[in-house]
Amino acid sequence: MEKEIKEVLIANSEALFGFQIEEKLIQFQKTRKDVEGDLTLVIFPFVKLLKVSPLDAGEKIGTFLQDRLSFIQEFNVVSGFLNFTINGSYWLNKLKVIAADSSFGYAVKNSKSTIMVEYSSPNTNKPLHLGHLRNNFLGYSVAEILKANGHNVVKTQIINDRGIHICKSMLAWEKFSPLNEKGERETPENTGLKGDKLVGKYYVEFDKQFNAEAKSIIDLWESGSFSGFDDAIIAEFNRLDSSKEGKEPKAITGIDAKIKDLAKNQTALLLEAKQMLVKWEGRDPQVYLLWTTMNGWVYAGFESTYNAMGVDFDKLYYESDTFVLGKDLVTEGLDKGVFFKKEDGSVWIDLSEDGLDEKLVLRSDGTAVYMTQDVGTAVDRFKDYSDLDGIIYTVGNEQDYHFKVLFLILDKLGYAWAKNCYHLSYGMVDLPTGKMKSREGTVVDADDLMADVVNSAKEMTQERGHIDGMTDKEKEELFNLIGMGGLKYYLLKVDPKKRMMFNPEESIELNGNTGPFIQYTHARIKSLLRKAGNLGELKLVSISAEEKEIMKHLTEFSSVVSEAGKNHSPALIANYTYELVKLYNHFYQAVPILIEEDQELKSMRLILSENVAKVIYLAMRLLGVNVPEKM
RNA sequence: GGGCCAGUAGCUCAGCUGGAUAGAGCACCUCCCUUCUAAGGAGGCGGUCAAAGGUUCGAAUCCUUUCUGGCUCACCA
Repeated sequence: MEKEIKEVLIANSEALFGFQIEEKLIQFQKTRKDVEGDLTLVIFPFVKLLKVSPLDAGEKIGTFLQDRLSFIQEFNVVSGFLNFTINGSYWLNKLKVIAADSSFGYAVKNSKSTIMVEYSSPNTNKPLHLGHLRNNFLGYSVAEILKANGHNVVKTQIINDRGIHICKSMLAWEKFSPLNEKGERETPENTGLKGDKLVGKYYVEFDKQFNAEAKSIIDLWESGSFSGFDDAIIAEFNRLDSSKEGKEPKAITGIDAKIKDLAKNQTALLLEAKQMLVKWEGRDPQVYLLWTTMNGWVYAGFESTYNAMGVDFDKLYYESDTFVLGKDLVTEGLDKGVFFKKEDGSVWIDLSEDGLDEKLVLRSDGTAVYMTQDVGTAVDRFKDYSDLDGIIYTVGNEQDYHFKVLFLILDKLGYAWAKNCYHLSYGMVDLPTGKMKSREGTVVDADDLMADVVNSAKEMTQERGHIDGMTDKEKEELFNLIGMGGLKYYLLKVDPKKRMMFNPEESIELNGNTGPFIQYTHARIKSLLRKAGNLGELKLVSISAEEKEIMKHLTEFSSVVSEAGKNHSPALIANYTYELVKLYNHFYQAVPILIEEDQELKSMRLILSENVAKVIYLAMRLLGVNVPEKM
């Protein structure tokens, strides 16, 4: 209807204003709640053109439009705002259109380009935590939203399965795992531990032993015993140690950290880990077997976590496969003059013209850095998928700078698709107790959290739900659906870009702006529909203010889906749905449905309810949240 | 120090392509289950939109400066 009004105004602007107007002068907004009307045209922009008062301008435009557009029932002008009231039949027609479309709001499948969405991308040494939950839910949801916008989507992740850190947990397992009565080291099978948890345990163990060893080295040094250490190291220690003299406590802490790093580099443990990495790169059979085995444990563990999360991937990339990629591209870039080589042989890109620094793309020893790999992986992906149009990287905002550089490099290398790469940068998840830090043990484990949330959904549902007659399996599914729905909604309802506070108590809340609140409304509508049986036909009846509000809101769903796609924001979907549910609950309370005697009115209300349930379902699906028939 | 991001009610967040008297939820205080699921609804309390300037008919929204918090600026990933 905005479109029609706009067309009429533009087509008749000579007659109305005396000259051709620009489209951007025509600004619509929602009518304020306390003002009569459904749609508002801002008339300040026209006041100057017409050289009359806002009131007269509004009256003139309003009358003109009402004469030509039948859906305008009436209008009023209040202080520079022209408010139109739209016919009830217009809204009923809209409802009819919505009712006829089982995937209302979604664009035609695969009608648009192919986009790859990368998310999760964990480190195989650490079990998934709360931050990964935000990442996974976000990535999955954005992928679903893009699909709903007609894109073909490839969901992917890159698994960080190589490097010195992997060798650390492998080494710790070999050295420190106790043996059972059969003489075997700990495995997921013989301990019952989840694979990722077991490996994570040894990563932590490495760190513990490593720090202890570094500490004893420092103690040695401080007691003046330096035998067995390199002269250069000793000199460096003495330099650092003496530089502490007369410094502020803060500066001393910094120097102590440097000393610690120095000592860490002298530990036998780190040396062994480094040797292991060399062996791994040389494909030493023993090391490789150990690596494959332990990674297998981790993947099995992650798999079960992903299942619980309800996320999946179409294609996996492993760093062990991709880390050598990109080196050729660096050579190419050197030839093109995009990169330059320093005396020591390291290769750099100068981004000072773009307001950034020089950035390393290849080490002096010729090995790849993170950036090299990312350039290579991106190019590789476009080779893997010939119709690929762009990549969305779901990665925390601490890597904003990295992605800015990555996209610039890709652009300078001449890849036209670089402009379609997007860093879906999201904020950290904070706890009421402060930041999550693995060292301080304040990390919230993903598996634990999901179990907690499902468990509390179970308690609350048993207390007040309508679950009589359900099988145990159905009940479990329901508890899971409510718990996970609550958690996902909680993490997705805030703007992805923003840092958010995770309050464990709030996350299992059922009232207010929560997943279960929305699910409850859906269940309630479904119950209503079951009792109603045949809904009847949608006839031309007069509609109440409550009903009209809902119909208005329903019609907006498609543009919300489109906005959510453009902004990569599930939060828009969440807020829209919350608004819809509030409107419906208000209506439900105020208007009788099943007991309405007028059959045509009853049918209209039932069909309206049915379509609210449908849009709730369609919207929540975009967040990866399921909705129940009963709860 | 340079760059990026944020600051809205006691708390958690919407609103930010400039528009009418800044909205929700939680918390706190009243009401409403002889109508369909009360995990609901109606109402109340609560704001110098960090601060100061500027642009504009109009600023939470745009610009400048300041303050506060976070992230980042590795031959780590």
